[in-house]
Amino acid sequence: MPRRIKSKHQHVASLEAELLRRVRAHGGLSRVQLARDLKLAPSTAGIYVDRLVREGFLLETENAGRETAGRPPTSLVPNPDGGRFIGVDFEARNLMATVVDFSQQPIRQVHKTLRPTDSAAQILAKIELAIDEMMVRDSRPVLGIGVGVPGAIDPVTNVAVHYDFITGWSDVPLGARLGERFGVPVFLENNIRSMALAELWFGAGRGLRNFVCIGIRSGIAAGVVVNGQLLHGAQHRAGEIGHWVCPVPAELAETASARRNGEWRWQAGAKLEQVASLSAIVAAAQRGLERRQKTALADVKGELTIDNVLAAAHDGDEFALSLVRAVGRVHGWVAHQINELFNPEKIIFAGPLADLGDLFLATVHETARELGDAGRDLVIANSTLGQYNGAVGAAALALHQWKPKR
Amino acid sequence: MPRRIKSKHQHVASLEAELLRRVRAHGGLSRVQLARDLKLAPSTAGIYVDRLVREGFLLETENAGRETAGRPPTSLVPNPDGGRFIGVDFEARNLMATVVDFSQQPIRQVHKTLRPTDSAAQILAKIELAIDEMMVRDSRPVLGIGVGVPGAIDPVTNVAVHYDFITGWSDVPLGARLGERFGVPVFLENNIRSMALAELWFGAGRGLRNFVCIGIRSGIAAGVVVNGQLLHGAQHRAGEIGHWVCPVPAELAETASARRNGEWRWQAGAKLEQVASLSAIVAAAQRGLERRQKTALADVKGELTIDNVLAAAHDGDEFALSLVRAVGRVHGWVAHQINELFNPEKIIFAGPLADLGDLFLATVHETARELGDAGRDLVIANSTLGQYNGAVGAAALALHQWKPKR
DNA sequence: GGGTATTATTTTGAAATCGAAATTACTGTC
DNA sequence: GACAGTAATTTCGATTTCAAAATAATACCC
Repeated sequence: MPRRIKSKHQHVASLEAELLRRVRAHGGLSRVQLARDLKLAPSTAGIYVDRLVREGFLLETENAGRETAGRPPTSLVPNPDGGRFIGVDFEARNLMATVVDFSQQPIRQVHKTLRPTDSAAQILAKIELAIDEMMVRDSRPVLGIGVGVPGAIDPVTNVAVHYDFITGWSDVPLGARLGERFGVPVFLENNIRSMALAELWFGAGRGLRNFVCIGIRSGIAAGVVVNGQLLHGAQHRAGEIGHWVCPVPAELAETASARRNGEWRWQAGAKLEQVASLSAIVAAAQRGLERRQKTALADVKGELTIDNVLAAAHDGDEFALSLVRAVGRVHGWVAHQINELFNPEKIIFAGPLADLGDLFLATVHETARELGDAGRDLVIANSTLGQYNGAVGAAALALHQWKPKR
Repeated sequence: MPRRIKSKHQHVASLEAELLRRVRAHGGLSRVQLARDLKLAPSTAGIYVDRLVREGFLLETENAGRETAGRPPTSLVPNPDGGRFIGVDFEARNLMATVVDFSQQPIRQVHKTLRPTDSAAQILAKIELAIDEMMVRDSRPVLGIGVGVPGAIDPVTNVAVHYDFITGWSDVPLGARLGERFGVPVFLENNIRSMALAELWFGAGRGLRNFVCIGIRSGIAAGVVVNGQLLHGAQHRAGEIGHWVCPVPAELAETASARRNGEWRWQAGAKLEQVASLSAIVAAAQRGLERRQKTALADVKGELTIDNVLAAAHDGDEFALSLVRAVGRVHGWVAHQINELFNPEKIIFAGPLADLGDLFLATVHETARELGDAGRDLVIANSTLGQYNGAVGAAALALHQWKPKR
C-alpha cells in the first residue's frame, strides 16, 4: 500500500509566503507589526520570521533615527538575493519579458515583436527564447515563471484555453511545457488580469482592496480586484467587457447616417471592442481620411498606425483629438457603469491611451461625472507603469504564488 | 490597568458556526464528510460536532437503508429547537417579516403596508411592531434578528446610511436601536443583497459560488455573489445598476419622436431605473392610455398599478405584453453586460416580473443570446422564492452570522 | 547616571489542531 | 456464524499556534 504523500506543513509554507508578501508590499515591517497585520500571536510571527531570516529570504535592517520611546523594532526587508522570478506578457503583436529579484526589483527586460502570421508553435518558441535570455546564471536561481496570456486560461491545469488572434492557439499546455523545459513552477494568468496585479502590487492600486483596471489595447478587458483578490468568474472569463454592447458617439460611427448628428446612438450589437479599442480608433481615422477629413494624418506614409493617431492627437491635430475624445466619452460611460456596479475605490486605465495622460483621462472623467450623481466617490486614474506593466505583473504573480519548500 | 477582554477561543466559535452552516446547507452530512469539506482532521471535526450535539444545536439521525460496505456514517441535521431567528425586509411600500427555526424553516410570516408619507420614525415603529409579533415566547429563544434595508447601509456600525424614498431616512442607528430593544444581535444588509443571500442559501443560487441576483421592484439593483461571498464594494454601494445608463426601446421612450421607429435608442442620461423598473412600466402604460392605446388597461378604475399591467399581460393583452417584452429586452441587455463582466454561473431575476415566469424571461434570454457570442455559458433564471424572499434572506443572514457563545 | 515609561521580542505553558493508528459498525462471502 | 473488506469515528501523541508573562532595548526625565 503506497503511503499517501502529502506535505506535512502546508500551512507553514503558506504562512511564510504570506509574510513574504507583506514584507514586499510594505518593506521595513517588524515582527510585531506583521503579527498585528496577520492577526498572529507575536511569538508565532517571531518563529516564522526567524526561520525566513535564517534561510536567507529576509534581511534584518537597521532602522534610522526614530523618536518614539520603547525598544526599537527590527525592520525586515526581502533579501534581493533570495531568488529571481521571470515574467512574460504577450498578445497578438508584442511580447515583453522581465526578470525581477526577490524584492521585486526589475533586473532586465526584453521586448519581441510577434507577426500576425506567427503560429502557436512559433510563438511558443519565442516565449521560450525570451525566457532563456532572462535565465542568467548568476547569484540566486530562478524560482518561478509567470506568464500573462491573452484570452482564456485555466489557472488550475495551467492550460491556455483559447485566443482568437493567434492561429491554433487552443488548449496549449503552456504551464506543463515551460515547467518541463525550465524546471521551475510556472503560473499562468490572463494578461489584463496580470496588469491588474501589477497595479495592485506596485501601481495605482497599491494599498487598495477594491479596484478595476481597464486595459485598452487591440482588445478591451477589465481586471477586477475585490477584497484584494482578482476576480476570475465561473469559467475564468470575467472581465470581458470588450463584448459589452455600448453607445456609439457620432465620431466613431461607421455609416454616414449615424454620423449625422452629435447625439450618441445605440446600435444593436455595437461592441465596445469595435467602438473604442486601439484598432477601432485606427479604423475610424482611416474612414476619416477616405472622406478627406482635414488632418495631419493625411501626410502619413504607408499603413496608418495607432502611434500615428496618438502622436497627432498629442501634437494638437483636431481630427485626431476628436477621435481620442470620442473614445474617452465611451470609456467615461464604461467607468460609470463599472462604478455603479462594483463601487470600487478606483478605476485605472492602462494601455497607450493611458500613456497620453490627461488628454484622454479628462474626457473620461468628465463623462463619468455627468452620468453619475455628480460622480460621487468616483476616482479614475491612468496607469503609470508603462508597457512592461503586464510582464512585471506576471513576474509578481509567480513571486506571490511561490512558497518556500518545507 | 484593565485586563484586555478578548474571547479566548474565537476560532472555535467560528469553526462551530461554519459547521452549522454546512449542515444547514446540506443536511445529513457526517463528521467525516464535514472534515473533508472543511479540510479538517476527522478527529477535529468529531470534537466540535460532539460539542454541538451536546449543546443541542445538532441532532444525530438514523440514516435509512444504505448499501455500501463499512461503518455507516452518523448523519447530522440542525436541531430545529436550537433557536429562532427573525428576518425583516422592507422598502418604500411594503414590509415583510418572518421567523425561521434553527434549521431555517419558516414558522410564521407577516406583511405590513407602508405609506409613502410615513416618516422614518413611523417606519421604525412598524419594524419594531412586526418583530414583536414574531417574538413568540415558546420553545427556544430568538437568537438574532436580520434586517434587509433599502438603500445604503454600513454593516460595520450597523447604521442605515440613506434611502431616497423615505423621508428622513439618514444615518438611522437601526442595529443599536433594535439590539437594545430586543436584547439580541442584529445584522443589517441591503435588501437586494439579502435577496441574493436567500437565493444563495435556498433558492436558485443554491450550491453556486458565482452568481448575480437582479431585483426589479420600485428600483433596480443587483446582489453579486463571488466565491460564495456577497460583494459589497468600497462604500458598500456595489450593485446599484439602477443608475446604469442604458438603451431605451421605442415602447418605453418618453417622447413621441423617440417612439417613431423600432430601433433602440441611446439617450444621454436614461437610467435603467427610469426605463425598466416597475414604476417605469406603470409610467409607460399611463402614457399609452393618454394617447388612447387600445388595451384592456383602459377599463381599470382608479390609479393604474403595476399589478394591473402584469395581470393584463398575463391575460394576453397586447399592449401590456409589448411593455413587458420591451422591459425584457432591456434586462436581456443587462444580463449580457453582467455575464461578460462577471462570468457568473447564473443570473437570477427576482421581483414581480420574475413571478410572471417565462412571459418575462423568454425575452430576456432571447435578447441576451442575440447580444452574446451565441450566448455561450449564459444561464438565466427567475427566482422562485416569492415575495418573502428578502425577509427569509435577512433571517438567514442573522442565522449565518450568529455564533454559539463560548 | 539612575529611575520610569514604553514598545519589541522571547520565553513559557496551554489550547487547538493535526496525522496516524486503533477501534467500531457495518456488508458481503463462504 | 466466523471472517475478510470497508468506511466512519475515536484515541493518542505530536505539532502548530496562542496568550500571558518575562525580558530587552530604547527615550525621557530628574
